[in-house]
Amino acid sequence: MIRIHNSLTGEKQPLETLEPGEVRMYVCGMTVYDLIHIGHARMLIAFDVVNRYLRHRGYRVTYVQNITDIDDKIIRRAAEKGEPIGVLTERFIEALHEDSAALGVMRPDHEPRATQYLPAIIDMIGKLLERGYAYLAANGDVMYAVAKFQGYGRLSGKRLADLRAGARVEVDEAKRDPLDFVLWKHAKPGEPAWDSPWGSGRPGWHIECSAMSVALLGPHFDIHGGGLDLKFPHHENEIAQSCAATGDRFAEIWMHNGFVNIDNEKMSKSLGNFFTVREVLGKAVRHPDVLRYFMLSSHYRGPINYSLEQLEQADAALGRIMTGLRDLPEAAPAAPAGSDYTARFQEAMDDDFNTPEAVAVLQTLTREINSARDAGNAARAAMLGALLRSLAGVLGLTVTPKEWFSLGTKRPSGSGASAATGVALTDEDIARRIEARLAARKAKSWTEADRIRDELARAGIVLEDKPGGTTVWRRA
RNA sequence: GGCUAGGUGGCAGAGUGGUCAUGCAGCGGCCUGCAAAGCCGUCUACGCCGGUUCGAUUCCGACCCUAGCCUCCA
Repeated sequence: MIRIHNSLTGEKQPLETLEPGEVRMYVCGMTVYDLIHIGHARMLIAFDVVNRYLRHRGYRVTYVQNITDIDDKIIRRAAEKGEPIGVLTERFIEALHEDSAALGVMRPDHEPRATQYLPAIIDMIGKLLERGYAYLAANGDVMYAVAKFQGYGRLSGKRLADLRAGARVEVDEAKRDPLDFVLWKHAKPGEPAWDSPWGSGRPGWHIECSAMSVALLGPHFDIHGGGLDLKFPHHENEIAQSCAATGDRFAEIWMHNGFVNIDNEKMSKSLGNFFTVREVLGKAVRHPDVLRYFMLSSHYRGPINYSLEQLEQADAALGRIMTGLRDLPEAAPAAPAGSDYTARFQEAMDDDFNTPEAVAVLQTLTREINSARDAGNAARAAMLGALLRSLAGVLGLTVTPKEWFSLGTKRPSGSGASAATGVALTDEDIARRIEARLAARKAKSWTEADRIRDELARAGIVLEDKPGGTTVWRRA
């Protein structure tokens, strides 16, 4: 039984799907006006793991992640760049797909774009007006009347009075209540606009998600997710809109992932202290799975502090698993179902996707493999190796030892392989030196043998002498 | 100010009313020509003060501290 922490109740609840064996999940995706940063990566990876694990547990999952391709920031950015809006968004959608793929994130089943769902959006706004939850403001905008909706504030644990007291924004004249928010913005000169019964204009941000999720998943579905910062007001507003428009329950479970911090401070575009996925993948890690392992090492709901040191620890930890898997047969015998490890892994993941615990199972399994190999039990090592590979795969960790050891650590600090390598050694160069060293060792010329080993070490190549008199190498 | 999460060993980070997280780093040992990798062992951990309890890091209360939200944001 899978239990999931529901932000709506603050408690873990069993996943009782609306349709047997089927999970419908909507996650708020990106506004495409820039490259994605590692905060986005955390969200993508967190819900990718949810997606993968639910499928692993036999559910049919419909995963929807929207793309906001019309919004103030997009319009502003396009104007700055002197680029048509459609060209800008297309460019960053492509970048989003590239970065997601690089991160090993499975594509959602649907990626609705706001601009493709105008009829659904307009339809929902119409319903809200009909039912008295919205009004046409003096300035031509359509606003949502928050006070009309019973239960506003339930998700974020806020009371209307507190919100009004805390409202620091200058009160918009057009609003009847400072908490009211825009459903439809009337067209301004030079901005993209669509026709509607309330004149030409464009949709507000919150209504996009309500309309797209209901259009694709229906008025009542299983899971709605997103970053913690969307809890209020975005998700609160979505609930108010969707429930009011459809009269149904909307999402049953709300999931929120925690932030990526830099120096214990939230990383965000507005603070300017962010790292893009591209720069991290390109410079800070030898393989994207290092970043994934780092994310998996802490629970998705908590904060995570990003630093090069943390990445290095993740590299070392994942490297340990790779070392354990090394030299095991690729086509391994099927692992017996229901082993202790499988049970522990499933127990951890069933408990609100406890990936740190699941990763600990992977590490324990690694030690068992090493012990079996040390004891000369190759069959057991191979069998456990197959199990380890399959469990790691469920978490989306798919790098193979072969790839891993051919890559080598990226150490931006400079002391490591990439900095040390003046000349790139080919595999043949390395093999030739290893031959020479083996000959020297045979002749017990330890000085010469060690000289060759040191030389290779300076080029970032680490040698390991195996019991049978053979030597293998890897990049540090 | 209101609301919400947290404070675990050198670092990161799970978890539990009374035996083990896990990884990195350190130390000792085995293995090795020496290493590397691996294995075994090891290191006064649970913010502070009370309370409940035979027993609390784990439950309850107060306090201190940190982060987030209350304004666009994964």
